[in-house]
Amino acid sequence: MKVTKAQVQENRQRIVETASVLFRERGYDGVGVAELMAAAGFTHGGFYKHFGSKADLMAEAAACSFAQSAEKTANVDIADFVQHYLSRQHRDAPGEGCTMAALCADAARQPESLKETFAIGIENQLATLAHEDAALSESAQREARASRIETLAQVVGAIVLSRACPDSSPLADEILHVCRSRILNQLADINSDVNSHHTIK
Amino acid sequence: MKVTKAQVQENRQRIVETASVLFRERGYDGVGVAELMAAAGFTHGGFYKHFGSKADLMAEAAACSFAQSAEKTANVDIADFVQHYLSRQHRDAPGEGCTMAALCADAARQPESLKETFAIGIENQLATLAHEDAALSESAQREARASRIETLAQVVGAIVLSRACPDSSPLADEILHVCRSRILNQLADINSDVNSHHTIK
DNA sequence: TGTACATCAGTGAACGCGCGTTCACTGATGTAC
DNA sequence: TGTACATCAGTGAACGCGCGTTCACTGATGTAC
Repeated sequence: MKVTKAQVQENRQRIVETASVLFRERGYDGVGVAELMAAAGFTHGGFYKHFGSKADLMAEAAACSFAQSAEKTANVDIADFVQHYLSRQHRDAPGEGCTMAALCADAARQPESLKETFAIGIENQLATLAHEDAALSESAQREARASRIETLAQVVGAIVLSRACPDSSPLADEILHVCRSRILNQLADINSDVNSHHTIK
Repeated sequence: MKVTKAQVQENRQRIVETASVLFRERGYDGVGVAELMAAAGFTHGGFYKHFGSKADLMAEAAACSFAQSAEKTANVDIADFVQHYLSRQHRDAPGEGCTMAALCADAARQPESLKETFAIGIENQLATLAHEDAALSESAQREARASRIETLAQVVGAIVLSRACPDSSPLADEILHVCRSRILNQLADINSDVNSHHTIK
């Protein structure tokens, strides 16, 4: 049953992508190697021809979904990012959504090596959202970075809290809506501040 | 080996409290019934004399730690709350810390009944932080509630992101510090706005 | 109050089950001639 | 280019292990008289 070199790489990639979705949906402990391989269209025995261990795949899957997010977010206005991030759609589809929102709590209990992958992913996401401020002064860039960190914490927290509520509970929607409108207002304020060179507080 | 009625209640309470700590530290899947009972000073067989299932204990442990948080937060100024919430101390001691930050992502993958417990816990936390605005107008109370939801999302997101980073990574501390100082600034702004009855924008 | 007995919290062995991982085997691919 | 053989991705049975849960048993507590 050997297979083309190209096919091998393709199969491997499919396993990683399948895993990145299932892990986000059900957590690292929530998906077994056998189920994962079946979802990718294989039997479980072949797993160790591609990966040294489940932990290795976890790291690869995380890096994969971080890269996908960065790709999707590139050149997207931060307001549009927030708008989509705090949507019902994103809340209800963690498998295709943000890795941070879905797996940070899981990552916190994993070895430092996986956390390193998450730190790189978070930095990457911050950098991706920074596409607008290439021309700013150094202090303005520091401020812009701080603002992005804050916004990221806000949206991640909002989704995480909303997902912990029952699917149709009013609170789940309230958290999403309240945070979305307030963050968008703040971003608008910042923009007008920048544009008017801080003439008004 | 029978035991006093009072002793039974005390033992049961010890199991719940032990579980609430261990679950926050390692997640619902990260602690087994046997280990949990051993940590509380018992053998695992007695577990089902107290609880119908592990899932039942999960709900009780969550309710217990939500209640503890509410107790600790009662009559605490929201700025002091944020100050402590976003400390290294809290980040590095999830077992004694916020249930939302430690277990919301786990709760999101659990049955609706557990999520209901979380929704109640979140509402409870919001209500506890609301001790200052009893005298406000209805619209001001709505605004105050929105502000608290936003702040809660922010601090939860910040801790969750920080914990996903390697323990000694600069990013872990940066997220904490940036979010802390920015949230405290915003709270100060809100206070001065309220005190001056919105004379300045 | 004292005695005989039922209750039931806690014990520890055992249950089936699914987990991550290993392994002998397969057969098409890739390579050496 | 054609043939013989080594490689190795994928298969599926099997491994030990820890999980949640069950159960027969124990003996001090609580109760009935």
